[in-house]
Parts: sequence; structure tokens; C-alpha cells
Amino acid sequence: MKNEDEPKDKRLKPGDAQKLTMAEVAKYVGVSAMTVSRAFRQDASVSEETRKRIMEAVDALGYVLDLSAGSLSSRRSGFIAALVPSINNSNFSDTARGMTDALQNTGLQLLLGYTDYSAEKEEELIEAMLRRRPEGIILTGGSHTARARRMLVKAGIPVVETWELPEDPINQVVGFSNSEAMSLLVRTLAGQGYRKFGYIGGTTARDTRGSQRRSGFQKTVEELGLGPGRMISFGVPPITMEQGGQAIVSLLERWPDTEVVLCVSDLSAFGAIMECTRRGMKVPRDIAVAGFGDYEISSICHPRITTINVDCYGIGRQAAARLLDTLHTGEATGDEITLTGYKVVLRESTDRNGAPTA
Amino acid sequence: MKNEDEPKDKRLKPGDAQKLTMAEVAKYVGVSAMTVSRAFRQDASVSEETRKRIMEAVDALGYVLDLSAGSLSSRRSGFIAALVPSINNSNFSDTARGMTDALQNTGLQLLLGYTDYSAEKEEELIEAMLRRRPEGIILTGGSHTARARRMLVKAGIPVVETWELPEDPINQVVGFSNSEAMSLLVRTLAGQGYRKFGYIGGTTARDTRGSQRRSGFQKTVEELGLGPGRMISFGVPPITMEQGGQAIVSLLERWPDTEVVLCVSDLSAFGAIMECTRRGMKVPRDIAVAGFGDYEISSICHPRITTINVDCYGIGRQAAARLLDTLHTGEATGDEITLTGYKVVLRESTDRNGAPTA
DNA sequence: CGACAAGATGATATCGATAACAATTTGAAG
DNA sequence: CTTCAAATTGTTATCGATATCATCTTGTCG
Repeated sequence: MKNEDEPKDKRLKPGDAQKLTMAEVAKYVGVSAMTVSRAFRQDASVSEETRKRIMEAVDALGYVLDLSAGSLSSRRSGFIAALVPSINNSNFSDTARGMTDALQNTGLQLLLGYTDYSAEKEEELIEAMLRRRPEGIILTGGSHTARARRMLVKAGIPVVETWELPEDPINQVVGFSNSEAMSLLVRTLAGQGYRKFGYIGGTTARDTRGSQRRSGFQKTVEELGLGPGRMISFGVPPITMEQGGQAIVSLLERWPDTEVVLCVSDLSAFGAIMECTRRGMKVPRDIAVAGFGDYEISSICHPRITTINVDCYGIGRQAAARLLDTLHTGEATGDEITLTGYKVVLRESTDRNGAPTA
Repeated sequence: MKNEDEPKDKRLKPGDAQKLTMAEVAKYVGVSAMTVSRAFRQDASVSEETRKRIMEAVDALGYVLDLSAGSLSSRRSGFIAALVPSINNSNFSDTARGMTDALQNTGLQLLLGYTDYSAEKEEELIEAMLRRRPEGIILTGGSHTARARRMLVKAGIPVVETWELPEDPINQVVGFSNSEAMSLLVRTLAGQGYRKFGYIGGTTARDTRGSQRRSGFQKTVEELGLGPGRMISFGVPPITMEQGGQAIVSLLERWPDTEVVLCVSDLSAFGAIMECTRRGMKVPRDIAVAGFGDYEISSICHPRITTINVDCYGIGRQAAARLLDTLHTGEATGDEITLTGYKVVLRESTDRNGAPTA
């Protein structure tokens, strides 16, 4: 398949860059390495003419700055670590986008890690990140292993916990009460006349936000005098669309007169609704369903799903902003809690008229 | 809110770790720094007893290895860079999972970057990654800016392009022909008797895989003598669920007799189906719809969506495996193409009987 | 019992950039 | 024509770990 006589010279000596150093660029231009180093930063004082010559040489030689050397010397790694539970979850990806946007033009890069909802994996990742000396770290949630906590405190860098309100924060917090948010949803639906509430969530406490939502549900149902909630636990968090479908079947078998089912997330709510539809039940006519998180799918699917909209993007943006503040002011501000908003979004899936709007 | 007299001593001198070096650990234990360095690696020869004492000291002092110093000295950064178009896409997150799994126990970490389907952002990210001297890099797709290509070649590290088959590969390739995959779907549906084909995709060529799918559709429809396809372009790739809904409305307005609509991805197919349902049309009775990618949603929603299943996980796993091979054998193997599989998954949304199964 | 291999540990130079300070040039003010 | 401050560039030491080579034990075997 290969033409030996191709005149293409695409292969410009691979590996050259690995050996190229700033000193060689400097020699090529006829200045000192220090001047080349300065030329790469916008604040430094280098004459426009010299900088131009240097940059041309950089281009011609194909030199790429070596940050591993630079950060050792300057003691600034130039990145912020962020750990989220899952890569494939639009809520967390919105949060990540918020962080990325807030870090624009700060010279700081975002490095994402995925904990897969596991405190052990989180601990491993925290260590892996700290070994590269991030300038700050943003975590999802407030429960960490003891060793993880110890490492974080020792690291002496700003730590921001997000997406919930930990009882014992490490440093700063940007989030909201998952329990109260779920409570608001229960009260809103109760206000519409619903009385018999069911709940679908995951089995274990791995997902702390999930269990907070569950306890918010439980507590509120009892406060409203609506008997104990009908709770189904199904699968290891994060529960999937498919598990949502299986869960609502179990729930309705056990408590057939349930009027409305709240789900730990929109994804399980979607699975539940589709399974009901498949079995010939109409949502909300036969059973109402609500989710949590306001994923894209909930405003698209049929019927559209009632949910709690969380300011995912804002969480990320503010978390990064708080972290930058702390970096600039020199860690004096620390230990603050920034509350982020949420709101109930009523849609067809809990419409009391039973007829989807138009 | 804060209790000043709390006896908790959680705050163990933040910042200590930043000053702690290997030399201090060494002094504490009474060995040389070199021995501590060796203790951190499994291959090195350190007596079991010494290693134990060192690790106890590391634990007691809360020392965390500094890789930025280590990688400068060893010239091994210990990470692989991977660039994917989108953070929030289960296809790519499966690919990322495949890569992570393949890198287990290799001592290499995966660093993910998101290009947002933009060649310019990809170039920026490639430079940002190369500045940290990755030991290899995995890209999605085969079209890059000229400067990006130059940097990649110069870097002298293994490069793997994935998810498609570039005409002019940089180094190794792990993927499949998006054009042929879409072609297979067209032929399969034509085999079921469908004659009037529509297509929904994004507007620009930003998403090269998307345009390959489109041209595969176009070409095959013509080859089969089924006239020119009815193509609708809607929105900047990656097109959303919502845009899928808008697109099918335009398409059916323009060509009301269309029998089956193929979509560039399952997400737009889902949006299209939901919009049809909302407007009182039955899928597949009134219009059949198929997607691409076999996302989770397609096997859950109602009706379930016919699609092309791509071995996303395998792409990631094999890309990382090929890269590791190259690293071990010393780049001799290079320039290979590894084909990954795909298959048509027929589901309710294109069922000729019109009645969803069961 | 001497010799030598294998194992364990230490000393020193080094990776490539940057901080900190020194030196030089330039230009404006008196 | 001085003088001094600002702008520009250079020199040297250093960041913290590791490669490399040297040294020192220990044990085995003829």
C-alpha cells in the first residue's frame, strides 16, 4: 500500500521536539534562555522585536514549551484538578463546562478525573492528582475516605466541595441541599393534590446525593402526614434508565394504588415512564412520574418530565471562581459556603389534568 | 455557626506537604533520598524491611510523591493524552473507559481533553498536552489543523487516530468506516422494502464522522437506484435531540411521502421520534426512523430505535493497546490500521409490521 | 578460606525551565 | 553633558526527583 517514492516530506524527523530545549532556541536566535523563557509569558519585559524573532524561531524549529521543567522551577503546575463521579452525565458535564469557562484566560488548565461514584477510586485519583501538584482541587460531594481528607488538608491548596452541603467541609463549598430540593418537589406535588407517593433510587449509600434526596423525600412525606413513602431501591447507583423501568414495575406490583413516583434522577424517571408506556399505562393518567436534575431528555421526551432543575453550570463556574479567589487572596477567605439555586420544573409527566399540554 | 472550642484537630498544618521533600523523608528514616525514591517503585531493589520503614514514614509525615520533579529527571511523564469531541456523549465515554481499562496497571494515567468538535480547540489542546510531554496521544478522527499535525509528528510519540479511517494517517489508526456503516444500514432497510429515504444531519463539516455517514447514505441510496436522498441539515454538529425534532418536521413538510429517516446519531433520532409522537404520528407506522451509535436511550425508549452498534469500548481499548505496543517495541511497528466492528441493530422504530413487538 | 556474584545502599550529576539578582542600554530631565 | 530611572537582557543557583556509577554487605562455592 505504501509508496516509497512519495515526495511527501510529512515526516519531519519525529522525535526532534523531544530533544529541543529552550537553550537551543536561544542559541538559534542569539539570546539567552532566560529571554526565551520571558518571551513565552505575556507579563515579562522583552522587547517586541526580540519576542517576534524568538517566536519565529520557535515556529521554525517546532519547539514546544516543557511545563514539567517549568513548573518544577516556578512551583506552579498551572492546573486545577476536578473530580466528578461520572464522565457520561450531562449534569456533571455542565458543571465541568462551568469550571472550564471560569478558568478561561487565567493560565490554568482543568484536569478532570472520574471517580465512578466510588470513594476508593476518589482517594486514588486524589493521590494521583496531588502527585502532579495541582494549584487547587474541586470535588463532587462531601464524603471522602479518611486518608483522602488527610491528603487534601495536608496539600495546602484550596479545596472546593460541590453539589451538596457537607456537614464538615474541608474548605469551601459550592452547592445546595439535595434533601431540601427533593422536599420542595414533594411539597409542590402534594400541593397539586397527590397523596400516595412512591420513590425510586439506588440501593447503597455510594451516591451520597442520592441518599440525601431519598431522606428528603422520606422526611417530607411523613411531615405532610402522607404515611410512610413507598420506596424501592434498585441497583447500584447511579441507577440506569433500564433499572428505572424495572423499579417502577416492582413498585407498582407492591403498591398498585401509588399516584406519583419520584425518582432519584431524570434518567431513571425516563426509564420508568418508557416501561409504563410499553405496558400500556399512560403517564400521567395512570401514574405520574417525576425526576431530578433536568437533563436534556426530560424536556424532549413524551410526555415531558417534571423535575428539579439544578444550576449545574453555575456550580462549576462558582466553584472555580471561589477557588481562584482563594488563590489570589492567599487563602485567607476560606471556609465559606456558596449556595446555588434549584427550582421545580412542572411538566406533562405530573400534569393533574392527565392530558399532555397541547 | 463555628465553635471555637471544638477539640477537633482536623487541620493538620495545611501546606506542610508542599514543603516536604523526599530528602526529608529520607533523613527521618535515616537513609538516602535515592533509597526513598526506589521504595516507591516496585522494580527497584530495596530490602523489604527498609521499604516498610520508609512507607511508614511516608504515611506518618503525609508525604506525597512529586511527579513533576520525577518526570523531569526520568523523562517519563507517566501519562497518555486522549482527546475526544465531547464530554457528554456515551459513545465517547465508552471509548474513554476502554482506554482507561487498557491502561490499568501500566503505570500510565489517562488525561482526557475535550475538543468540542472544533479543530482549533483540538490544536490548542494538543499543544497544551504536549507541553506536559505525554508518552502517547490518542485522537478522535483524522482531520487536524496543519500546525496540529506538525506538532504531533515532531513530538516523536505514538499517535493513534480513532473512530474513523483517515486518508492520510499520522501513525496508527483504530476505527471503522462511518460511510460504510451507514451504507450497511441503508442496504439493510432497503432490503426490508423501504424505498423513500430521508436523512437528518448537522450543517457543516465540523463533524467529520457525521459527514462521512452522510456521504455513505447519499452514495448508497443512489447506487440502489432510489433517487437522490432527501437530506435535511439542521444545526451545528453535534446536533441535539431538539434539533432532531425540528429537522424531521422540516423534512416531512418538504417530502411528506418519506418512508424512513436515517439520523446522524441516536440522539437526533430520539428527538425526531418524540416530536412525531407529540404530533400524533406513530413511529414506525407513519414514518420509520433509525439512528447511529446505539446509545443506551435507544434500547429503552418507546419505540426502541433501530441503529448501528459501534464497538466504542473496543475502540478505546484497542487504541490504548496499540499505543502500549508501540511504546514497548520502540515505535517499530507503526502505521497500522486496526479495524473495529459495527452491526445493524433492528428494533421497533423501523419494524415493517408497524406494530411494536409485544 | 578466598573470591566473586548478587543484593542493598549511597554520592553526584542532571533533567529543562525559572527566580533572583546583576549588568547593560536607553532616554529623559536638569 | 551628566545623572538617574526605566527598560531590556544576561548569569547563576535552584526546584525535587532519578540515572548512573560507586561502594559496601552478605552469602555461596570450590
